[in-house]
Amino acid sequence: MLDDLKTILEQKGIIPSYHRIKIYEYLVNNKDHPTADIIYTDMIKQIPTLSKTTIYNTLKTLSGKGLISSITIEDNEVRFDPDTGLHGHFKCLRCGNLYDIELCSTLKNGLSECINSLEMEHRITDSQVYFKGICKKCRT
Amino acid sequence: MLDDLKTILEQKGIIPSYHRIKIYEYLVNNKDHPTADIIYTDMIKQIPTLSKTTIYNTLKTLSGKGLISSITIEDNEVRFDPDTGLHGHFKCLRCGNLYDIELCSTLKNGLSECINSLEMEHRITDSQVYFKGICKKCRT
DNA sequence: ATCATTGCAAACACTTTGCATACGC
DNA sequence: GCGTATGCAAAGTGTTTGCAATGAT
Repeated sequence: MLDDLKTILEQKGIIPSYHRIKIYEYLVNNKDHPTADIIYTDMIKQIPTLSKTTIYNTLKTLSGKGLISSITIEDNEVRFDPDTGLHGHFKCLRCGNLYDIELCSTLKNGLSECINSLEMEHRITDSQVYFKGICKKCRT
Repeated sequence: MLDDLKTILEQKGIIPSYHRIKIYEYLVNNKDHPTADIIYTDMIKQIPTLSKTTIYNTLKTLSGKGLISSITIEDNEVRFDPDTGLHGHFKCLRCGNLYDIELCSTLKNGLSECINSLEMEHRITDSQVYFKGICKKCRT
């Protein structure tokens, strides 16, 4: 498992240091879109020497190489997602949870269509769809 | 013009103070999605007594009442848009400009469809679509 | 006179930076 | 031994908060 991740990092041209592998592993195992702070607070239990700077460095490296995507919905927090495939997000304004949303095919088609027409003028590298509201659990 | 804006504020239950009207007016006249800081830097030329706190207070009040929408794409800046209708945004990663994007009808339909299905479980109050890339001017 | 808005300064949270140290090949 | 990753502390940025002053009715 760790070796697999190591290989993935190498393939992307990232030197697979111990910390980088572990942080990437954490993300793959925790798909609830943690913030840098959550990752730090969690991981320091296992790796007490880990510093927040390393977290930030690594997250920047990983997302720079396209291994993870960064999600900005609320202003005051960036979240990270190891799933870089096309999908949407839903943020509950009450509990703060961030859910992955499977986009319906019409929406996916619409996105491609829209991107195609935008590509006439601009170069598009990324697209995001997100929703806000109150989640199932919080509706009461 | 100012009277119109005043009326709009009143209709939303916002006490139409001079500063609030002026800030709202600024947003209506500057649809390039300014940040709080840009608004402040610009407006202080006309209203030297204006403070940043008032900008923040007013922006929060206006967006809380649904008069403007706040756009979070990059982590370190919130931008404000007086156009609350359904449309997308495109952020140029090079020059930082934020463009309004007209969404194609397939995409709009896909959004409604997706929201409808989400509404089975959650309550959806807001949706956003945005793109990132390099804009026409920056492509060279 | 009362109540809400305003403005300053300090506090805050998150992230980045500079630089010295430690690690791995 | 060299080059890169790491870690600490400090600086930076954008935003919020507490509280006193101001303003409007």
